Amino acid sequence: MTAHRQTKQLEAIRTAFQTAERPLSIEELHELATRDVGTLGLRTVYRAVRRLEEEGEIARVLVPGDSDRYELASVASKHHHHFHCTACDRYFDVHGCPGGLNKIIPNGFKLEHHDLTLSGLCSSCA
Amino acid sequence: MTAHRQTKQLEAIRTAFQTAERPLSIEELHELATRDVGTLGLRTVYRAVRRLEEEGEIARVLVPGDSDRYELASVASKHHHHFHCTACDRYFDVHGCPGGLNKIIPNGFKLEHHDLTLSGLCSSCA
DNA sequence: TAGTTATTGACAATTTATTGTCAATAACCG
DNA sequence: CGGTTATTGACAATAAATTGTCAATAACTA
Repeated sequence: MTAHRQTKQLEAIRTAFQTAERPLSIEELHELATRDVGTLGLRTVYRAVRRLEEEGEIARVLVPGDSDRYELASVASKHHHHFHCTACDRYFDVHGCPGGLNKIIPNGFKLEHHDLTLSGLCSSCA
Repeated sequence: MTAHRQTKQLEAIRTAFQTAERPLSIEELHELATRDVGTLGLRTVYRAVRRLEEEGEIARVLVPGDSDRYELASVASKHHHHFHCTACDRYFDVHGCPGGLNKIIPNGFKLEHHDLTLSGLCSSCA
């Protein structure tokens, strides 16, 4: 059968998500997982991300003016937002959400979702 | 001297911003301004946008997972947010802003800016 | 109005991100 | 262990957005 093999490459990528605890770009994933594998090719990261996304293990995070990030689906499923550090260029999870958004939309509009991206300096860079 | 010539192409692009009253993509600009000029080339739109941006007449709007938009600097300078209609794919201005964002950021982080993108259906599509 | 030159637009070229290909490798199964 | 085949990674190829080029045009100036 077409089973899934347990490779050290995919393991390293999964580990990167687990330990980083923040949304990761393809490049970040490559860099982080390379610490475990060393020979990890960028092509493999692209394949793994696509697969993990299709299987619902990770979810794509869209951020303004920056390449897509990915985070664990278990994290993504809980409503939250993101903080972008303009110094180290990393994204962090922000749990908490300003409410009352229905009050600010124009008349006749139907609000369904919202994305909030905070930015500034993370604790390491501040 | 290197003055600026008043061309109908640039005029059409300026008019598009004035009448649309919402952030426009390069493609949208091309489409809207083409109604005035007809022969307007995409190359000209790229050039005009770059120049208007450099001269501070328009400002780039970064939106999550979508190509950049541009809006009049006079609009951009007033703090506001955007609404994305998932049906017609247009962006609209939202005046108003949820406050209290400092309360939700992690400890030690320094909040400087924030971007809020609401999404759903605009009044035309709802 | 005639001359100068900024602007335009067709087309080619570039850039960057992502995917296709395929031989070598390594994970899994009996 | 040995065979099967999913996976990997080097490399080429593609796709899409943006920019370079340059002859033709159109705005401006004297």
